Amino acid sequence: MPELPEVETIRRQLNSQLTNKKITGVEIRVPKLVRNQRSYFIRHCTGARVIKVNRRAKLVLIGLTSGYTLIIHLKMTGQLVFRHGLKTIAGGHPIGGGLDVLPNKFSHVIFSFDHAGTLFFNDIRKFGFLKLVPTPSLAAELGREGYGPEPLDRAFLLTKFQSMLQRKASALIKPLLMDQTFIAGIGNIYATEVCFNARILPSRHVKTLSPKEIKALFFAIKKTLAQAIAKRGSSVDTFIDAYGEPGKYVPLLKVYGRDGQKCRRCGATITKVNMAGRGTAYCRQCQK
DNA sequence: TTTCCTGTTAGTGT
DNA sequence: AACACTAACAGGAA
Repeated sequence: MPELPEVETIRRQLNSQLTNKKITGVEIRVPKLVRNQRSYFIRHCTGARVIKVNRRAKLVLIGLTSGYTLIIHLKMTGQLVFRHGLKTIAGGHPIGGGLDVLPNKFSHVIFSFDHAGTLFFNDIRKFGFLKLVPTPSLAAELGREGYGPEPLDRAFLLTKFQSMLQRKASALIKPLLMDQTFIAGIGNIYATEVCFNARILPSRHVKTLSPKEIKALFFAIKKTLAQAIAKRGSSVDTFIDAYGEPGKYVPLLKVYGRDGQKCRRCGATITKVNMAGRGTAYCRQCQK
């Protein structure tokens, strides 16, 4: 599911809603999604207040006054929905068919806040997870994943990207963009779109990219992700933001999910192939 | 009905 | 080491 723009959208909205609120109860309906012992998880969440909601790669990080940080990964279909009274503030993968009622059969973990709302972790496919770690261990915990740089970090510069690519000469550019140890937060939708926006075929080997093309890729990464965040992400099939609304980036998608349709730029028919096990769309006219 | 596809990423095997 | 493939799970589309 959610890639960097969607997770960042959820982070911002949850941060504004949850900060300083106190967790008064935790209900774990599907224990396997919580990567801690139930008693440990409940003990260190209950009574704690939210300090801040952060993000690294596609992870939501909720810092608590108990000295612990709650790590949440939504994977393909996870959703974080916050409801306070009649106002719903959600994020993740929307569910139709009357399942907008909360909790529903996909609500696997539920946090109650002191007279201040309820946070639901919903996940149709149960791929996502929650894990509570002592905040001093957070850096080490994230370090184990070996994440690459945050693409929107000011410290992520063209020179850095160039040197990173030098070490991956034989890789294919599109799967490489999705490699979380290379660069963090880009998934199938945005890797596909970045290639289009840079006018580069997703199947190009890194070693064949000219300096000009590398520059185009670099700026396509920055621009594509920033615009998607500005639109509060993409709702392909299902994503909804922290206010229960679909993201507004879908109309800006150039090739993802548009195979067989006409290229918005040149009118050619969009092609779709399988690369490294993932659907990959491109315009053979615009991308070289 | 059956088969294939899906926004992710561990884990296994070559 | 790099790459291919599968599994985890559920639902929608064809």
